[in-house]
Amino acid sequence: MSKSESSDTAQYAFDGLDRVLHEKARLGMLSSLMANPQGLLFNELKDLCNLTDGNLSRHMQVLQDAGLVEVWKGTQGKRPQTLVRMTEQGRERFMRYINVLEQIVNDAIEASRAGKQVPNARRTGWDWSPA
Amino acid sequence: MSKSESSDTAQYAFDGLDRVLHEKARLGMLSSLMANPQGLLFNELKDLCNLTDGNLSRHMQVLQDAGLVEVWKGTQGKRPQTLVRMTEQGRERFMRYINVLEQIVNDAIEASRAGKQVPNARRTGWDWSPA
DNA sequence: CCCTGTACTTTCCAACGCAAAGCAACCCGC
DNA sequence: GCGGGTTGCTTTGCGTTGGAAAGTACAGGG
Repeated sequence: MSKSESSDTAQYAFDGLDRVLHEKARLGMLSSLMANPQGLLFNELKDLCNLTDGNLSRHMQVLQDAGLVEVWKGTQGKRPQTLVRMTEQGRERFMRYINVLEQIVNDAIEASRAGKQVPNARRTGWDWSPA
Repeated sequence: MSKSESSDTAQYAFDGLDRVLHEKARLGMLSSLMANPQGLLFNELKDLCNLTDGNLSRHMQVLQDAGLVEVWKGTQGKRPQTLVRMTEQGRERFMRYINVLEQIVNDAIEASRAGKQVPNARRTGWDWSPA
């Protein structure tokens, strides 16, 4: 079996793509919270991200455990309400992630521009067959 | 349980984030292949994305089944070699995905600029306690 | 009282990613 | 010419995860 020479040659390994952040639902939540730094209520967030209750609850916990958001349990009268906000660390990590995304996007656009018309050439001196 | 009003209010649902594409390893593979439209050999791709053999094999199949890449089995002398290329559909879907990413990135940068200094204000008329 | 609604939490299961093991063909030394 | 190593992948097995559904808790309303 072959060895991996780490990121020396691996320019497309995308090490910066943090698993916790790189996830549809969570990315949506964090984006919402970045746009609403004062925090969002459980149901506001749920609607913004189009998540089910259970789903949101689950992902919220993940983000909280990771220290990316802070969760406040509150009441008005006696109705419980949960408020979520980004932490400072959350902001930082999110922006770091976004920077990686930006890089990927730029590279992709660059690549797609560069490789517009590709010849049908496979490698010569080989016999290829599909699939 | 609450209903989801679809994407009317759900501006952060990120429906465009195709699951097949939105995945570290696969995103890396596709980026590599976009940058090398003539195709890449199994091991070239493996090194570029810093993947193990098994891993690459698995993800390649997923991408192939999704119609995003085409796979050519070939030989030189008698050594087998696998060549992978983007399909036209692959290119399209990838760029669509990248456009969504771009949007997310721009929104995030915008949001982070806008919400620089946030007051510590929670919602008034409530009693909050952490976690 | 009970029943409906709100506000979440927990449970369960299928799908997925990843590492390790497996397989097949070739090449080399002796 | 046949064992052992190498190359080039594939397959298997397992631990983790995301998501739907079910569950809990409490608060009005009839």
